[in-house]
Amino acid sequence: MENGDGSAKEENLLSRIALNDNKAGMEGLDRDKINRIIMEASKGSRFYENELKKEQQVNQRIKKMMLQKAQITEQQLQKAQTQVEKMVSELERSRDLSRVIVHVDMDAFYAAVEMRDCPELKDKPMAVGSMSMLSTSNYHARKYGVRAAMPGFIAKKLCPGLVIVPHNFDKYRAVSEEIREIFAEYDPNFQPMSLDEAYLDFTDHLEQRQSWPESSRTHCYRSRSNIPADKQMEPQQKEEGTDLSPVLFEDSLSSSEGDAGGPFELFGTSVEEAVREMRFHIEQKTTLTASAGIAPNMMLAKVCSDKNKPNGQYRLPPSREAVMDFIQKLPVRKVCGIGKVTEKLLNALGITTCSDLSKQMALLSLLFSETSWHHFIQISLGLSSTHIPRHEERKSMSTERTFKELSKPEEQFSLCRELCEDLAEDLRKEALKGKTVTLKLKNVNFEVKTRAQTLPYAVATAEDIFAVAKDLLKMEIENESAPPLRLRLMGVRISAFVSSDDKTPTQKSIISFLQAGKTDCSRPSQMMHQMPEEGNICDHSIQTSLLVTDPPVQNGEKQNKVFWRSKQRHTGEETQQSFFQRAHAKRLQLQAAKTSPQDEGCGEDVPLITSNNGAESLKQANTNDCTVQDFSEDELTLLVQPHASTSGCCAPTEALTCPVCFRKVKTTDLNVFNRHIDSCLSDVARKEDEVSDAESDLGPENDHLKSTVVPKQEKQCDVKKEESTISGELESCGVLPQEGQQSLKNNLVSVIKVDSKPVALQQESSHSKSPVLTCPVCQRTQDTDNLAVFNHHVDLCLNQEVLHELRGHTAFSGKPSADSGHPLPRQASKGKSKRRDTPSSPPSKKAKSLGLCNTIDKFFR
DNA sequence: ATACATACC
DNA sequence: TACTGGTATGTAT
Repeated sequence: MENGDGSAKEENLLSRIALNDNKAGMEGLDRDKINRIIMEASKGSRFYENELKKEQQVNQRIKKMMLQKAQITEQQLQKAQTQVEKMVSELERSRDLSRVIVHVDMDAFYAAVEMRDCPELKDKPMAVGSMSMLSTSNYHARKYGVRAAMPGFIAKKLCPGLVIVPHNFDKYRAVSEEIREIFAEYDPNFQPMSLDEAYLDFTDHLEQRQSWPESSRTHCYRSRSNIPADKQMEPQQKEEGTDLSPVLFEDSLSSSEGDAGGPFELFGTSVEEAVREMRFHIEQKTTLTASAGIAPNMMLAKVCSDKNKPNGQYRLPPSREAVMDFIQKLPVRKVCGIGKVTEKLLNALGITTCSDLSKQMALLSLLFSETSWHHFIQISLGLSSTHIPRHEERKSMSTERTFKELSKPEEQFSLCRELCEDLAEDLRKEALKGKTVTLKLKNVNFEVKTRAQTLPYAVATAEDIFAVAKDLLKMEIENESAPPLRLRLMGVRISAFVSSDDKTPTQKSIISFLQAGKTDCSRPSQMMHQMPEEGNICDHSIQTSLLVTDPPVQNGEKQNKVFWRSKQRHTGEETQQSFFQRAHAKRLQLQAAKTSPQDEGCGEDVPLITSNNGAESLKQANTNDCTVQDFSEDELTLLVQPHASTSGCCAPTEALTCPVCFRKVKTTDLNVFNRHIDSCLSDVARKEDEVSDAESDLGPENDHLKSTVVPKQEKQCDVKKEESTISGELESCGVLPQEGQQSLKNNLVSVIKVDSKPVALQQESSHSKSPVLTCPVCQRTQDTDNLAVFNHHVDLCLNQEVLHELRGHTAFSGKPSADSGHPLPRQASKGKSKRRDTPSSPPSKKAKSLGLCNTIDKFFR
């Protein structure tokens, strides 16, 4: 592919806009003419401008690379060369040619399906997609330069007669199912890469095939039994020489020998025959053709499948010689994973083919990252995976939408909510929950931004996702340097899924926290061991996560259930855990040896209090065995437990472990449990003070309580020996007397302490199914009843305050990542570093309403 | 952990 | 008029 070096300059500037003709069916086109039309249609558009910008960035990268190259000494190169050679010989030793890997790829899949079902299209240039974007085109259209990933309106300019057919994904999925059934016959572990493409390992099939009788390898034409009714309605035959028919290519399979000698065809036992047979099945079943590549590994198979496309196959013999020969002239761009940017980088070094690649490996090893040049070296040797990896667990899920300009915050939030709902629905289908929520925005200039936040627990509901996403969005709206934020796309992604074996939430409720010995609910194996019996419990009912740690010195009121977490890094759960492990290491170990009840599913949340006092005490308390920064700066967040309705959906057999006495309390009633802990703490305090009061404040419930305590093997005296330590630690860790602890029963109360001063109280009836919480910083109500989510909202608000102050008072001398003058990154990183810096800045005093609050407020109730 | 870029279909 | 959507991964900070 000699890229017309005459127009090298033009080409250089337009490599990402100009026609990409490295696909099948695009040979011998009038590239110049096509590019002229594409340019004409693109020039001046925002899209084009952005592409130019990106192009410049790539050019910058190239410049940098060339500079680097210029500084490489002969010595360095020599050294690298020996390293490379060493690696080459190692890799060479590991070469495995024993597997037979096949890559199958349907020809112009969507287009072919549409043509099959609408014969009028067969002779026309057509494409599937819309005026905005095409997914694929038929071979007819490709002659005009019309190809996948080209917008329809440009395609129309290239080919005014182009027929654009909208997507019909259901149909494609159905066909995909059909071909996958066939794939499975040759390799039950085949790996689909998309609806129309798959890798298969033919090795086992071939072994068996050798002993198959001819009868098993003889197949009948047009056994259309599996073809759905709508397809049968249309008894099209294999074409009569429609030379341009993209669906039906004249080939051996379709030749009409069937009529004469009987409608049968015998396939041999070789790989080629087996693959030909598979393609035959595909065509018989779907009336669509596929191409295939046969090679000793995946990368080669993929390249091979492209070689004789459409409706062809190519086999690369499993010999080192054949492979190396094949590789030499192969343009690097053909290799999966090398796209237009990498190609351009390599081209700049004079590398276009894989043989160039091997020649320059030493240099490449000095200019590229390790992963990159390792990839390159593999390519240059024609090596890649010889076994097809099992389909891995998905790592993320997202939904995004492009629209006309959207500039009104209300509409942006509204859309954001919609996306979250859609995403939540998708998550539900796969029963997934993730910890990281990412918002993606593309403005009308096609500049893309992503903003992510990772929670200490996994979320799945639209509300919870939205609670995060909307804050991220708000941040972007408010930080937009040239308001309003004018969007053309928004997307929401969720990732960091909890381990698939463990579909329970990672947001450990207090219940799971209290389950003895449990350390990580995202580790399934551990869980399995620890919870051998038991099904899961409730989903929504346990109203709270709480840890009851009423200070011993407290006045009779023992109702306040206080929990703390470190705000920093938002790893509250683990921090809580590790703290208690430190505090009671010995006992925890003992506990851990014992089996605990199963995890508990849900855990609504709890309002929070932040307290600098707590943070400081904690620092003091832990200077020995934990670094200050573990809990640093940030105020601790204290969760106040409302004695809210604990609608009991939990099995009554549950037992919870008291964090004070570490005995199991046979109850799931959190009120009961709280009282137990209260009394434990009171006990401790009393003993500590050596004031042996009578059991004064144990009400009738406590009798009940006592009877539910599961006796432990540990000697009571052992427990007591450590009690003073325990209470001391608890106290110094922010489990302190609280103000405003009066009868919180049946109320949701959140107290925010900023600078040791309670700032805001919010009361809501806990009877309402989804309590509305009001952020004490921004004073806005939050539409989540998940208090952990709420906590994060508050965190964000606090951060933002700081941000605003920084913006207002100082000229924010942030080190905006010294980015080399790219408009977008600079802007983006500014916001980012501000945000990042925030956690270590002292939280500001008082919430003030921000410019957009009213608008947004209105929108959010 | 976050942001952005690249790649593939 | 109009330049996608979904997922994974690499690179850089």
